[in-house]
Amino acid sequence: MVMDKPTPQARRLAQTRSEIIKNARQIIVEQGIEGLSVRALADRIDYTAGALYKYFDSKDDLIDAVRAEAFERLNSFIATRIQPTGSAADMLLNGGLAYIEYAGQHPQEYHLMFGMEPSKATSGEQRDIAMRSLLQIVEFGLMQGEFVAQDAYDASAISYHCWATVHGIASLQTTILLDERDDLLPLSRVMLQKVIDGFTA
Amino acid sequence: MVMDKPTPQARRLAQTRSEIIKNARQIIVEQGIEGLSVRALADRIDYTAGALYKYFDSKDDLIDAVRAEAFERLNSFIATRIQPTGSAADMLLNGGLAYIEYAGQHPQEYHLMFGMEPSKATSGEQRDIAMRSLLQIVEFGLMQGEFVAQDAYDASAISYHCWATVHGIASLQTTILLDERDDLLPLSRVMLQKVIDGFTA
DNA sequence: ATACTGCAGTAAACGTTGTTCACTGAGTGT
DNA sequence: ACACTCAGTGAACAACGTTTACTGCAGTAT
Repeated sequence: MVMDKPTPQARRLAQTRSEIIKNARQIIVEQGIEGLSVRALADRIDYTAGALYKYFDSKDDLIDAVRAEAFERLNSFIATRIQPTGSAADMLLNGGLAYIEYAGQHPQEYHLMFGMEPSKATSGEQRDIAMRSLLQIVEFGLMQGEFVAQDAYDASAISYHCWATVHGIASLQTTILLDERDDLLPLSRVMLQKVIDGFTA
Repeated sequence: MVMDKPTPQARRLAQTRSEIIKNARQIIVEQGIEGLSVRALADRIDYTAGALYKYFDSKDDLIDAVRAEAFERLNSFIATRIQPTGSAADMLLNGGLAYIEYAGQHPQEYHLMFGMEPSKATSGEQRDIAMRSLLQIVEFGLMQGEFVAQDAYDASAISYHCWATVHGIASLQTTILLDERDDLLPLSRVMLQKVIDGFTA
């Protein structure tokens, strides 16, 4: 990975690019993905619609950039809630709850990340990062005997189970469900804890 | 619920309406939701675009009708896989697996049902039906002592847990995940069984 | 200083989209 | 024979994503 120092013009380009992404995200947060049109976005930052095509190949390309940034935010938010000093079970529990909490507070971005199939692979990269770090925690827990695996229920299966549970809760939560139980986090904690207990020694 | 006999013209209207819905679904299955345009749909059944607005208020309205039909299909498919003779645990397991299998075989329809927020409430009705029958099974299991509840982990919480798990698995499955484990159903069975064990006496 | 070059941004146009509306023409009841 | 209803048409509308020819300024070389 060569780190050639960026020329001033390259910096400007990156600067406007991220300015565009930032405003695209704000539109999505405020009005949902359907409120994002190339012209509306251009107007907001005093550009012409065509100008944005100097920075992105297509609208899908732009959206994928927003999605990738959203994944970064989600990942780093989860990272702040996991302290590596604790047990693997604690890390899974707190990480999962952070995921659920973030999804609840940013429904539009969550929908952007998981509600539609990504067109390009840029954002899938960030998703794989999250999956890998989850897998690492599980393998860590297995290695020091905190968790126990059996036959087909190995490390990747356990990770998959955690991922699916957390994702399912987060997804249902944004789709509105369960008669008016105002705060779902306590219940989510119980559910997650039960899943973790299922593979704890 | 009054059942007034439909006039011939009312039957014709209902007939074309369902013909439109059927072709809309086929387009979605073949090309995804983005391939569905009012004109393309009209062409396919030898109509003009404007004519469809005699049957649906808007494209969203049409899509919601397709979604409602998809929910019906999903619900009745699950119903065929649940025999009321078995234990509550069996019903949950088989029903959940049916859900996952259906989602895997009909990714576009699944995405239609759960990947985007429904605009109208027509389809939400069908979703509530599924939720209620799930709740009934859980309450049945609790009533005859097969399952056991505790503090905040009551019938609706247990249902929610099952729903979230199954939905999470189905959702991840369509988004492609987990290094090439070709058949996810066996693993799904293990995961679901573990969840059910978590509240079985 | 001058001329050249590259590039950020514009304006206008293209084809397609969802939607509306004045119209037509065939069928029905009187 | 007449009027009425109503499914379906076709043209138009605004908004959309995208492309293209053009403009004018920044930086560079002479």
